[in-house]
Amino acid sequence: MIRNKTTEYALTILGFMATRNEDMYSAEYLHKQLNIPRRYLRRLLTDLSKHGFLKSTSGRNGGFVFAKDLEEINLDLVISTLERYDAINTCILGFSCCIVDKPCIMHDIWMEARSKMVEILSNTTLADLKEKYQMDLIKKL
Amino acid sequence: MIRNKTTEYALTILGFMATRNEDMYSAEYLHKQLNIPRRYLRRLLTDLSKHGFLKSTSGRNGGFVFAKDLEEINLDLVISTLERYDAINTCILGFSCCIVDKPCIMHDIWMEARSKMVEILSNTTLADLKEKYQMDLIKKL
DNA sequence: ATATATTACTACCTTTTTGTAGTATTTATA
DNA sequence: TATAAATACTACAAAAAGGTAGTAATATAT
Ligand code: FES
Ligand code: FES
Repeated sequence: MIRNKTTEYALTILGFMATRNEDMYSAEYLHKQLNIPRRYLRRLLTDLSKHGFLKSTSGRNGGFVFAKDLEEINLDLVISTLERYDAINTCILGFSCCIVDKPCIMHDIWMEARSKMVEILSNTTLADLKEKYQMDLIKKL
Repeated sequence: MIRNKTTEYALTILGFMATRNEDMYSAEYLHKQLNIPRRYLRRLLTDLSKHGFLKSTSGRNGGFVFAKDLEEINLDLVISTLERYDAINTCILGFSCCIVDKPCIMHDIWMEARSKMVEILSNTTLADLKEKYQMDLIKKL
């Protein structure tokens, strides 16, 4: 699942950006909004650019925007890009080779729970988040 | 969820012990069976004793046995005892105060998936693992 | 042109997690 | 009683993750 803070930060950032309507997001602005440590945030942002999620422009008035359509970015993609280990496809009892090799006694029921997660994660795109956010805003009026 | 290798090791160990019928499990034996680094395993075993899952006897022929009934140990208990951070009750978008404070847009659907996991984890005791294991053995005959 | 506001790069520091080493203690058995 | 096979304790080492610092590069605005 989500093992690292970095992944969490990434989801925070992308989720935030997806639900607002700014033309451009500078690291400094995101830092103030999201309270993620400045320099670490910067690094993560260039990382997200290298991974093709964002597009950066240097210089004054520079910042970050999405490099692709929001429909193309689902949460599972973000997570699996940033997480070093695949915690989802890991045996819950800690035995190696879940799925491929012989399954452990928890395998079936655990798979059921996990596939529900994966389903949600891979079916939720940033565009969905945006839509949901705007709907929620309207409801509150 | 399961963030640390240590937690994974713990589940491996307890799951293994629960499904076999030895009178006593020495660190050396478990090391050979489970391939967990010797010294680290030892430490984890005394840790599991301190947490009340196991009971140790020193000296020759010593080793570890369960300190309570298998019915009393569910997987969620093991995980929450060993994990430093509560990864289950964490906002998936990385915002703070999931549950207590105002929920994010993913909250409801994410909760649904998580509660399924927690349900499975907390409803599965080591006794269940043992039963399942033995049933599986019979099926294979 | 110069100052300013931005990202990019590289190296380092700190904390947490994982793993190792040495020595002491306990206890059964020969 | 000596030996061997265990756990217990404490400190250290290595690796990974999280976070910081300095400086270079880029582009806009004045
Ligand atoms: S093998 Fe254990 S969960 Fe799949
Ligand atoms: S507040 Fe985000 S998942 Fe609960």
